[in-house]
Amino acid sequence: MALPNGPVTASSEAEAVLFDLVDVYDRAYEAAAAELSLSSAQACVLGRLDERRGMGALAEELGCDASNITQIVARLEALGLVTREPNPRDRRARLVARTPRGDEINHRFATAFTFARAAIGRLSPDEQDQLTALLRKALG
Amino acid sequence: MALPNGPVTASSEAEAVLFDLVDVYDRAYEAAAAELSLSSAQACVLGRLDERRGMGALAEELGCDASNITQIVARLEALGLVTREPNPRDRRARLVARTPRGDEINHRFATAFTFARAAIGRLSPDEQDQLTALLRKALG
DNA sequence: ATGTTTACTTGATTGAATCAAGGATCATTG
DNA sequence: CAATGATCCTTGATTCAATCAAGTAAACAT
Repeated sequence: MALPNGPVTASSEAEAVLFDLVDVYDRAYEAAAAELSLSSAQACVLGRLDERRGMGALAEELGCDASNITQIVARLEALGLVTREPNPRDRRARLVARTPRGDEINHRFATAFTFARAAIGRLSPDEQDQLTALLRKALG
Repeated sequence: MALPNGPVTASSEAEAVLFDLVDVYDRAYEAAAAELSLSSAQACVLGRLDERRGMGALAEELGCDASNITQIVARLEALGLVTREPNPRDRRARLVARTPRGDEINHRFATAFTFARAAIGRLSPDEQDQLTALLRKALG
């Protein structure tokens, strides 16, 4: 379990609740991944493969080094959740795709990670809209 | 930079914004720590030492193994940001405290991590209260 | 054809995290 | 008070994430 990112000293109640939210969210994500014997990083990559794509595209989207993706995908491949096919259009590149088992595990992960759905679900539709608007504004 | 914890496929707009918020938050936290050549974990531990406390208390609060804290505190100590004094009341235990330099770095970190403050600051006081109430309800 | 960029891999290193095991001290209790 | 057990922390081993530097191979450009 990763250490929480805050709370440092919150200068307002809103900030404190925000700290809390992020902490609970991150822990829930990691716990859901752990249920399927995945790390957060593995669950993350697996979740981005609804369509097959190249290593570079993954690295860019996830904001990390390509060699990091190589590593994570290699582990997913070893677990039989992903394949690395050669790209017929460019033999330097490789296309990563989920296997059927990868699809299943990914689906089970999405089911296991209930936190966000549950949190939103505690709000009425009106409140959900309010929250969306407030967070958008807060994000700038 | 840690990989983002989501977005998996969001089933509502509110969920998607939530994903975004957590992602941006986490990245901002790590970036602020990196400005001071700290890892997230180091910044986190350093931030919890407004009062000196034992290793075990830190581990429990942060929800991790004691040996993880040993490691992180050892690095903070090597950086001169923290001391491990013997506890006069219990010679098994050690009290961790920030050094003056640790105080300064921690303060600079709190200053560098502007994200939460800034986000909240984009909202009017009324909106801040609404957000607090909504997030509390969502957290259950 | 040559040189450059692109896509990815490899190897090395650092740090976080967890687990198993151990030493030292405290606390209990027979 | 001595033996037992619990508590606090450390050590060692292992796994994974992340980054960097360097390398290979293929595409591209002139």
